[in-house]
Amino acid sequence: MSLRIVLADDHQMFRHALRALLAREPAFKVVAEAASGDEVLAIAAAQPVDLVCMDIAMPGMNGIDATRRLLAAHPHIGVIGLSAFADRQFVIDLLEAGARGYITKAEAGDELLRAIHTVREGRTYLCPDVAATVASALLDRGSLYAAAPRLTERERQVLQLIAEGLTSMQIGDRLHIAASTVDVHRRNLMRKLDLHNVAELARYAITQGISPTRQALDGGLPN
Amino acid sequence: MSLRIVLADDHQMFRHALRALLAREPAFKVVAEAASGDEVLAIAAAQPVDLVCMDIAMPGMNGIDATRRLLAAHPHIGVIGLSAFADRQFVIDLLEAGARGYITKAEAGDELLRAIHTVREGRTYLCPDVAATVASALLDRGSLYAAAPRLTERERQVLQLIAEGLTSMQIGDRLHIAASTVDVHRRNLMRKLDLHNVAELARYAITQGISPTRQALDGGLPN
DNA sequence: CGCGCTCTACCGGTTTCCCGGTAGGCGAAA
DNA sequence: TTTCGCCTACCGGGAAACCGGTAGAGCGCG
Repeated sequence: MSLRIVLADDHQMFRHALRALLAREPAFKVVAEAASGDEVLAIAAAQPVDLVCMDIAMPGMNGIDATRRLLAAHPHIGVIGLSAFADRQFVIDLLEAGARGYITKAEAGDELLRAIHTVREGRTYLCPDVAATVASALLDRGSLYAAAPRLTERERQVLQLIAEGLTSMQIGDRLHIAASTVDVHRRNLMRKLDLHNVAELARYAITQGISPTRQALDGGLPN
Repeated sequence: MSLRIVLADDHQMFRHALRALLAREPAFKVVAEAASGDEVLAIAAAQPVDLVCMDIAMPGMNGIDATRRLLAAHPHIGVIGLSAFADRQFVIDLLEAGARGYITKAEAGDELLRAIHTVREGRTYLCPDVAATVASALLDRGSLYAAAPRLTERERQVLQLIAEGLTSMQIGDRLHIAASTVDVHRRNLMRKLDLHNVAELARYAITQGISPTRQALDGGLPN
């Protein structure tokens, strides 16, 4: 029985290329592709899935929130995080969300195949960069500067949408909450992160890898 | 005779995946991979190359400068730009540099195969998004070259400081000009770039490399 | 059961942004 | 020399951000 895999990344070309890469392993079958976290959830609700290769930075619902929700509904699914960077906080957040693998895109393609095999066997796979990050996080535990401020799921969602240039009202519409509530989240974000305007929040979101660097095409987004 | 292709992208995984994708076409042979513009030039100097799939955003020498230098030394090589964005400035710069194709990563993998076939035949291939961008540039000012929203030195300075989270007044103090003048620069930036708030400006500045955010991987630095 | 945290929501006030103008100085190019 | 682009500077108004509160509902935990 082949492993039913879902590829989640906002770049269709990357998905297609990954699909070609995974096709080398007859035991792997890519059954669906998703361009956002919402699509991942919809796919998992509609068909059986064994494993998801999940990009962290996606427009709409990001990979961390998607992982948390996905595993809440389907605990048996294996999740492998895929990101351009190995930022400590988001590695930790993703692992806490229940992912069992994390690879950076700087790694070789074979690394992904190895990770899938490992996760399929029920074990956890981290690429070297990420392993170093996790190790240093463990060593730092209890140190003075230890914890970078942890963000709640809601705060991360709001942060991402702020970084995409949406106003509080637009974010409220998107998340189905009042603009005033978005305002509170934004203020809490700024307090936690010691940042004081949306430009700094946008920078933070991008450098932390929670926001895709730039999704918008020249003509503008349909949102 | 198969087409000798070089893949240039800073993500090894993407290169490997693309390689798998291109392997479907027996007429294509990926003869080398590069992680930066410098590597592309070194490869082209060492072995015969017919076509380069060139990512725009690469550390060190970017894809646009690499294209310009590559074609100066090897005018016969076909270059296809590959980018996550369809920003007008990117497209125009790359085409001016001599590239004969441009695709965004949001496109399907087949799009890349089509582009390679087209460029191989000596023609130019632009994916729909990019074609629309070029068309709008033509419609806007009647001239491709005139349409480029080139930023002035002052505008670049202001953009960078906006992206760093400074207010107009703070920027004015820093540059020794009135806040109202900074305001004008900000509005001109937004008009030129078709962006409408500081968050989007920050994103743009970061992706353009104007704002220094490209921190190295988190190798365990006590942040 | 309180306790703490999160998410929700609103109030009021100040600052900054955002968008539309106008306009003068200045240097380079036509 | 006239025109053009750039930098400078201001006015006015509406929108959004920013900062300080208060407060109820839900939930997990000791």
